[in-house]
Amino acid sequence: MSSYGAPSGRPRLADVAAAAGVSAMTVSRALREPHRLHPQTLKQILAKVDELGYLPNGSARSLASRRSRIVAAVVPTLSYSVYAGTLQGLSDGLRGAGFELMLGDSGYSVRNERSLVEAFIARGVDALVLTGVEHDRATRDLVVAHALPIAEIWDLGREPLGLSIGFSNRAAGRAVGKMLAALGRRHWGFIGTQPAREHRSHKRMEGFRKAAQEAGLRRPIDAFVENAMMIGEARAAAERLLCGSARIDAVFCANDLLACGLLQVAGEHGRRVPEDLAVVGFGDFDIASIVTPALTTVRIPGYRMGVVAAELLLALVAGEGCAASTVDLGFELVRRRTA
Amino acid sequence: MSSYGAPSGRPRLADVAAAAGVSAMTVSRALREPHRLHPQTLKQILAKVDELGYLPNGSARSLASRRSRIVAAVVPTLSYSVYAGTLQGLSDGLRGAGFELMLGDSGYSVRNERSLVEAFIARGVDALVLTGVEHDRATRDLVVAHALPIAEIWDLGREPLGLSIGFSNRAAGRAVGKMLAALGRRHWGFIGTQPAREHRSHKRMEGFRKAAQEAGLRRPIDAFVENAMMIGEARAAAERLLCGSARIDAVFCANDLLACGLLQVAGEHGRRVPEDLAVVGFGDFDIASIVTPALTTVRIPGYRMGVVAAELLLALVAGEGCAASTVDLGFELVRRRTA
DNA sequence: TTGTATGCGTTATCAA
DNA sequence: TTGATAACGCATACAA
Repeated sequence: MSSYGAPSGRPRLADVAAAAGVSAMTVSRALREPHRLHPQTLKQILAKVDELGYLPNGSARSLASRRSRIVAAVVPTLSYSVYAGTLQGLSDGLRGAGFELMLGDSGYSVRNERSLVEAFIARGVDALVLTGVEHDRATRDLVVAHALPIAEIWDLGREPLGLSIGFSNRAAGRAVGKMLAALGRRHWGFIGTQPAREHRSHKRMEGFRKAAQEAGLRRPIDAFVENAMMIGEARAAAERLLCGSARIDAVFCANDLLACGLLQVAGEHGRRVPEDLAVVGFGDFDIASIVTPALTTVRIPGYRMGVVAAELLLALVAGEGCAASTVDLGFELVRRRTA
Repeated sequence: MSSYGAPSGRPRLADVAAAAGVSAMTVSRALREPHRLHPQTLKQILAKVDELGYLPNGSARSLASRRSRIVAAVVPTLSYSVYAGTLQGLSDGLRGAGFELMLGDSGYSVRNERSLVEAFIARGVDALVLTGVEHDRATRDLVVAHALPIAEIWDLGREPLGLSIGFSNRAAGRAVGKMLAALGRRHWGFIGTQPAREHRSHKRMEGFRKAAQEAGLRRPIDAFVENAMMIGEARAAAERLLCGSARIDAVFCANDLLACGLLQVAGEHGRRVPEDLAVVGFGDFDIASIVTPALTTVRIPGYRMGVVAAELLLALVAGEGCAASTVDLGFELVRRRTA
């Protein structure tokens, strides 16, 4: 049939080539390896590129080169600010390298994560970022089978799929415990997400429990919430905890919002913070420094994790760097007024 | 040369076809229009797909079909929670439709926005979401030239590029002013981002000014910040405002974080809120209901904007729906304790 | 309901 | 330094 004319409407490599009086291949090089062209040729070509408003077709590029220049990331949720810093880090780390960011949220479900990973692999993404170290078996298999450069962030695990860039949630929980023990607190409580739902929250709890044990204290009393970002649930959990055991003198909350809920409820119950009750949050959200009294919490390297993941993955994709390595970015206890 | 064997390593349509004893085209159909196949054939093919772990090559699909099934979005920033709800809305709206989300942040710069749009068009995205209605001339041209389905969100403008899905920032500012006027406040202040940097904050200010004028009041006194999400800057601006004019009895802040900074500073200055000073924020962040006194603010449809944008764009891409329409999702004054 | 021929727009490879 | 040719893996259009 061969009805001549650009079927897609927009100019192709061949159009630029014709306009510049060179072959398509030369235009292709002008865009990717300009230094290898004769300056004069290059100049003419770029002029035509500009004139025609030519934009290379990413699909054709990916198909021919088998590289998409896309990095995909899966985070548990896009709502709230929890992973916002990390996303910004990824975006910043990718910027300038000519890579695009493809994004999906798993809703804290490994099954959703798996289907996202599947979709991303089908899209031919060059690298993948996953949150946490707990994945579906199928997810692991997919990543391995496709030899996909991958970074797991926001936690550290025993058997990384590739790069591991984060901090130890368990160590963080333990550090909080140690601090409370040093402060002489002896009756601890914990507010966090249902263990089954959120592995990282759970690990903070485990670390906290371990610290209790090490300090010779009884196991902290738990209060769980469904959604750790709903202030209403936070308050309800706080009520349960405070009503359930009047002796509690210290509570570790798996995030700062939970801690703020507790702060409110404690006030309503006439419990002074930190005198009667020490409160420690997690995440160092904006609210932490704003509430009264200012919240003692754990600061984590959200932005850094994104940047480092992007940089290391880019190196991997470029053939530099090593496929497996663990980067512990640590965490930081931020002492304010509540503990 | 034609060295036989899958050059990419992974199974292709042809491999599945061979395994199932049908043509490649039939396998292709099995994946996209299963209902058009003989159930028996379909079943065999899907079995082989599963067995081989076949995943279609997205680049090849896009190249052949000229559709990428990717929607791209540009937001001003990924940090903080401001656009988090919107991103979640987009993600939710796209989920299930088999579309992926590609994301970029402009850093509040129209130039960055333009280069992102360029990159997205080169990637062949099927639709585009932009934040706000102020864009580079080149951005508008690109979108128009490529007839790209587009939605502008988080504001409403006079000449939409396509879909317009948001609320009137000006009307919101005005509504706040009207409320304060009704409360008998007569000396107003405003804290927000430098006008040149953030159009939407600026429009809220304009609406607020207009309300002052309509109420026969003097123009509100301004205090600007560079970064509206830094509590330090918020406090500094609040200091300036409060020290500069002792008569101020009401302040509208372009976001809730700014309002929280003001709350702190007001307290330190011994100004009672709301008795001496009414404070109104914007955005209804988590902090709004947590601070003391709880913040009166403006709630905006962040999540809804994302969902609706996704849905309408998907309809457009599918050939349904109309390319241009404005959806005013409105805003809501949330009266708490500070005004 | 299934298959055949062809093209999507680019890059890898090799040659000049 | 530049060009010719052949994939890349799939879907469109049409035929059977």
